[in-house]
Amino acid sequence: MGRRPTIIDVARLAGVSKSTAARALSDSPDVNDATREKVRKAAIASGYERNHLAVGMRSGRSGLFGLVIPDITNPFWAEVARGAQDIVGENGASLLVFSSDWDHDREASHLRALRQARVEGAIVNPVSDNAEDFGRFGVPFSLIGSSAERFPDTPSIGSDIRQAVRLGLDHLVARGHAAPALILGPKSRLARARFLRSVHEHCLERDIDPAVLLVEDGDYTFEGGHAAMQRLMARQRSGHLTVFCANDLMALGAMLAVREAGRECPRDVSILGFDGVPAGAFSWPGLTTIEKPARELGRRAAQALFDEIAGRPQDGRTYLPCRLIERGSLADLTVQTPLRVAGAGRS
Amino acid sequence: MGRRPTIIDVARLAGVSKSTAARALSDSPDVNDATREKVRKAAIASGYERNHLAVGMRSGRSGLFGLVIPDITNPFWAEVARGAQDIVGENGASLLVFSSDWDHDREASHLRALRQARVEGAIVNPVSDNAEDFGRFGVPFSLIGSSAERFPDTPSIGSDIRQAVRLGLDHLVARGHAAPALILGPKSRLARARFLRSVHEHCLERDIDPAVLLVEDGDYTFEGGHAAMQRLMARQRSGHLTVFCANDLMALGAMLAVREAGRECPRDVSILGFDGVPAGAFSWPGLTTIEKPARELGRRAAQALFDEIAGRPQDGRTYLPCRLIERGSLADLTVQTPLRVAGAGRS
DNA sequence: TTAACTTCCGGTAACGTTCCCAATAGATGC
DNA sequence: GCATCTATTGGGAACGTTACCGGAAGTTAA
Repeated sequence: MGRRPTIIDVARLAGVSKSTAARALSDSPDVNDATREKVRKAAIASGYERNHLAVGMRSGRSGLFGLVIPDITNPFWAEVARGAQDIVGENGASLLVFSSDWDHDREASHLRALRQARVEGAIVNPVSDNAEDFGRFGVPFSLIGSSAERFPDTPSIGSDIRQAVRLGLDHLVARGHAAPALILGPKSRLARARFLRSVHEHCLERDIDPAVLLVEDGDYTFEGGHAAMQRLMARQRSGHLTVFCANDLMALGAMLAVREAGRECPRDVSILGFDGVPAGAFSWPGLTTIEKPARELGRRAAQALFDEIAGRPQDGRTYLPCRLIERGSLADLTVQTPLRVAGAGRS
Repeated sequence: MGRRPTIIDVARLAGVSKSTAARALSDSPDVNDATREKVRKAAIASGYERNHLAVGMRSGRSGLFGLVIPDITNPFWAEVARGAQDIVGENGASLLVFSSDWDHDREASHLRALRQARVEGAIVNPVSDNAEDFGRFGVPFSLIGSSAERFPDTPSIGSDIRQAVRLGLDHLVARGHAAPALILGPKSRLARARFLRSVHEHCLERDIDPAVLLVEDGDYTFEGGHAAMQRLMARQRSGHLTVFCANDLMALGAMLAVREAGRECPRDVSILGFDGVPAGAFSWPGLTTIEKPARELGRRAAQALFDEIAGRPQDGRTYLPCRLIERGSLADLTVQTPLRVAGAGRS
């Protein structure tokens, strides 16, 4: 009674063999139209629903995909997850979601769970450079993020950091800013090096000596940005301070530090973020930032995975362009400030 | 070669039958210690990993659970998802995550996917009052949120809205505020009625006529809150305006409207939010709000599900208490404002 | 010494599906 | 009329695992 109906029940109800019932329900051409209709009716009448476990066993295709990200609670990763979810769903499959918390062991354990669940493929943002783990992963996968460089043979999707940094620096230059101070992520993270390298490159192109840049390390958290900004203000006490933060959370923390110090953004301090989290729109002033196409990242990573599994040609590494969102945390230094005007006696 | 090793490979390698191998790996007591060790070695050597699809087929336990929420991108639901994920993971299972986007059809389709994947149980925040869908769901489930009232027989977890509203109103009274204006959710949502009812109850207890309250409808979005606040300010042009918003996003939108109108929070307008989203900490002023225990909600919903499946006694409906977070969007009207002091000539 | 019991192991069936092969019936061609 | 072909169907095996049952030893008790 409590048992779920199987295809055998459907077959019996329709008065055919289970083979025929299976064919009818899987749109095989080798079945009479009348029979097919009879089976369909029986399936609906009995409340039959295909058992994906059995299908997976027999066909090797579980209808399951995996996503391993640092933390679903982080709005950036939530967007990525949503994008992946959408594409996986469109293909009639389901997504297993895991949070690794940047923990190597946890990641390894999640990967094992994915293998045991016999997922058809996985999308992963690797915690660190654990190339060997993925070498023997045994499941098709695509990568998201900076560490993808380590795996030249697998499809990977990331933001175009170089383009993003250029966008930011161009904007700063256009607004009359000198070389910005930087608040970076921790040295342990690959993204940090990549970001810094891009800044250096673009400084050289603009004849700025990278050695001039003030640099502080954060840890990608609000508190980390707050503390880094305090150190930065202690190092440079006069003049307009321009700060380029490696992510939005640190930028928002920095903004709070500015206010606490009795200084004002953007009058005394300009802040440029990186990520495009929604919270940046709610701060005051709104955070000017460079938005990563998070949802699209998730969609493309999922799509790349399907392409790879289907044997369709791959793009290899793909970098998606970022977008500048102007809000209000950047001063326009090309116009004279009221103070200067007064000082210049131009009133 | 590319084939994943099965328990038969392990058995062959260990020189035992597959029955013995299975027993050894599932910690059955009916196996010699030496044999067990031999099998374990063979399993590791061959890189064997249990096929959960096959286990699920045979035992009826898929090791899969489902979560259906409105939108993983919403920070509140992301926290819920994380809580559920943690508990499910602790029990050695994996979580399938779906976003329904408040769409009835999408929800139904996700529920079907869960059934077909043969999940052992599901955690759902139902889109609306679709009792019949769940009556015939056929899978153990627990519910999150306001609509849970419709299902007295299933375990359900929610925030204690009454307690939360009392907390908020008590705080307002303590700060010298009169009855607050309200920005609510859309009439279509059950949560709206529940929130409003709680406010009315508490007003009556405090001898405030609920009919006095200014009420505006939002749609739980930033833009909705922004628009609602504009209407509110148009309706009450003088005096201190106190607003209790039914969620944080609307509260943040309201805050922007205040600033755009040239008024200042908390000097001219006080805003109290409801949710406890992280963005509330980044606004200026910080949003004073009532925090729902989102992650704990997810944890408890998952735990309730495991309890139900295991046949352990259930609490039925559970309401978790909320917590007031004071930040800075509420004026303290019990102290004289500088303006009044000046007016009273007390200087 | 034999019976009963314990310990350990192997064989087989079953979970629900799909795929392959054979079989039937009717249609077509000569 | 017979061979061949096509359309449609049924039977059985297989996917990898676990549960059940029976059997072969060794152990204990009478």
